Amino acid sequence: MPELPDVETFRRYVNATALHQRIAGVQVREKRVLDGVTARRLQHAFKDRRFEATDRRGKYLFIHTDGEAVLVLHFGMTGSLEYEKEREPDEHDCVLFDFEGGYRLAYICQRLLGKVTLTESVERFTRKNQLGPDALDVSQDEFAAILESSKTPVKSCLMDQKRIAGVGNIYSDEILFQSRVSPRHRSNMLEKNQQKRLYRQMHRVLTMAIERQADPSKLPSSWLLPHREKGESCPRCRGEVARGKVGGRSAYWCPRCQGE
DNA sequence: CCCCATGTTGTAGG
DNA sequence: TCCTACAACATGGG
Repeated sequence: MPELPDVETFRRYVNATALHQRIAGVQVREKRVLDGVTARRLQHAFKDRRFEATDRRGKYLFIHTDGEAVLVLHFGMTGSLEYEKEREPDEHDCVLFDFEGGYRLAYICQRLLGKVTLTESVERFTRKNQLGPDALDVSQDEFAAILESSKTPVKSCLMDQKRIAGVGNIYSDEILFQSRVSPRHRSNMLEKNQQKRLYRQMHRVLTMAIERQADPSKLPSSWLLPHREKGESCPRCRGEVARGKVGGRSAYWCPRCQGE
């Protein structure tokens, strides 16, 4: 799930549900998702506080409170959030925020590849982790400069969180498909018009996915993602979808539309 | 047993 | 310094 559109959907979900209520308690049921913070410190930071506002940078969700600490959530490959009254803890619930009144926000992470931590500010966190500009925030000129600064395959460049924050394996395939650029094309060898298409499509794909709450079943069938399987037929030319390794990750693309 | 999976980090080598 | 490949983390599905 969790690339930029998913995390943005979680952010809006938190805004719509979990703000402005006193936190009666914090339960850490799985310590392995804590990153450089103890369960005790989390409890101390959030008990009797209220979540007041949210922020997102790339795949990271930040939740501000009426206190000093900012909660940082990363979702790994299988993380999610659920807000529910009298929620019975599920086996994959890792951290629970209990609000007065009986509602509960659960941070769920099956594979434990996500991270929960604290920071004093979004600025400080993004600097420390060298996060690049958010994919929905970057300017066209900045984006072009990023592409030109790297000899790596363009797919790897799009997915490099230090260069551009928010795009992962799934959505990079869609952006490349919509732009008709091969995932293996060297980032610094793109023509100006290819750079432009990538910029435009990155924005379009991510915002359309957000509008659909990042729900794969709601994505247009004209997109690659519903056909992202080896041997499926390309929704554009009916050619065969290829699968290959790019930068250590599986890439799916249409060689006829996008090139080898 | 094998392979695969929406992510990140660390190591080794060219 | 930059880039690539690979393993590790942990869990589950086919």
